[in-house]
Amino acid sequence: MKTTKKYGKKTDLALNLWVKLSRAFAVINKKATEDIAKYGLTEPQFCVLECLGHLGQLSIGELTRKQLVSAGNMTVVVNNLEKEGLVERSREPGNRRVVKVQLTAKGSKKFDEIFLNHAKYITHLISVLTEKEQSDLAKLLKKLGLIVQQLNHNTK
Amino acid sequence: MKTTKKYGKKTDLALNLWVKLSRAFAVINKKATEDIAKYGLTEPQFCVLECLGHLGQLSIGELTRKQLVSAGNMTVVVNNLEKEGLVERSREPGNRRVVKVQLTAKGSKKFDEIFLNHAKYITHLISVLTEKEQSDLAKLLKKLGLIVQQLNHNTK
DNA sequence: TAATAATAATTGAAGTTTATACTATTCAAA
DNA sequence: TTTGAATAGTATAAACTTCAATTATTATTA
Repeated sequence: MKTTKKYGKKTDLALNLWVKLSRAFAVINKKATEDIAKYGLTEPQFCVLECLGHLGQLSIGELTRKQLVSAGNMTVVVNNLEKEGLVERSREPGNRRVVKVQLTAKGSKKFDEIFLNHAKYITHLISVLTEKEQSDLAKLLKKLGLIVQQLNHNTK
Repeated sequence: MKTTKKYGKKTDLALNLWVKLSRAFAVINKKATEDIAKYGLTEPQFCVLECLGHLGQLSIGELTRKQLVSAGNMTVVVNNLEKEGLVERSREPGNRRVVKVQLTAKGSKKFDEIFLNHAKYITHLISVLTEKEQSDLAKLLKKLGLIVQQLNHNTK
């Protein structure tokens, strides 16, 4: 195990955490994406189905905010889901700028078929940690994510 | 705070961790990518420069394994860095299938200019956690990443 | 009310990403 | 030693991703 201090203790500690966080995410995300691919979906497509399946009708803007993604990107992903007949668009009556997206019957069926299986698969992966480790880890990650998100964009 | 048990305790615990992990990664990665963009680089381009800057000459294959990325992808990223004159390719004399990639003088200069500043920025973000929290978190993430990576691909 | 600004989504260009297929080189074995 | 398998990297197609520019709609304000 490398313990060399290269940039000072504080920096090394933080960089090490960032490396471990990136790595853990990448490893699990890769397997999760492979699992989703078995159902004929890409990972971002699955995320949209999951959002709509759990929360119902959402606008493009709401989807982008939930997934930290650009609007242009969401338009493309929704286009591809629409081609497959899994979701459909409709204009909001009160504000015609807004496009609402919702599952079709086919999309709803697909969501039901996939979600539980995928959840079991993720649970299987994560269960390499004890329940206490899982809740400790989740607590720390929640704190990290929330505070960093609130940091001022322009603070360097 | 939602505490509804929807899919059973074990599954809810694991899914919650996966959500928090994805979120924390996404939030920090977004800011890190924005920081890197200030230097005229994309995030994967920066990763390649960082690897080469710290480890010296590496093959395409070594780079893909370090970054959990496909070889086709690495070819493209290295192509783009080569266009900018930041890296250069050379064939390995002993095994002419292997392409070694290394920083040019320009790339090395860029690496020196960028890395410390970016490291300071990441440290600034991560420092919303105490040092103890950082080391606890890093330890758990390391365990999670390592064990999941070793899981058999075909185990479902 | 008419001009201007703000908001929501889309489009287009450039880059990233994967999977698959392909080329070149090396290794293994009949 | 020649055939066949394995390895390293590249080319291609389809999808994702961002940013910047554009269109349509709504809100503001002079």
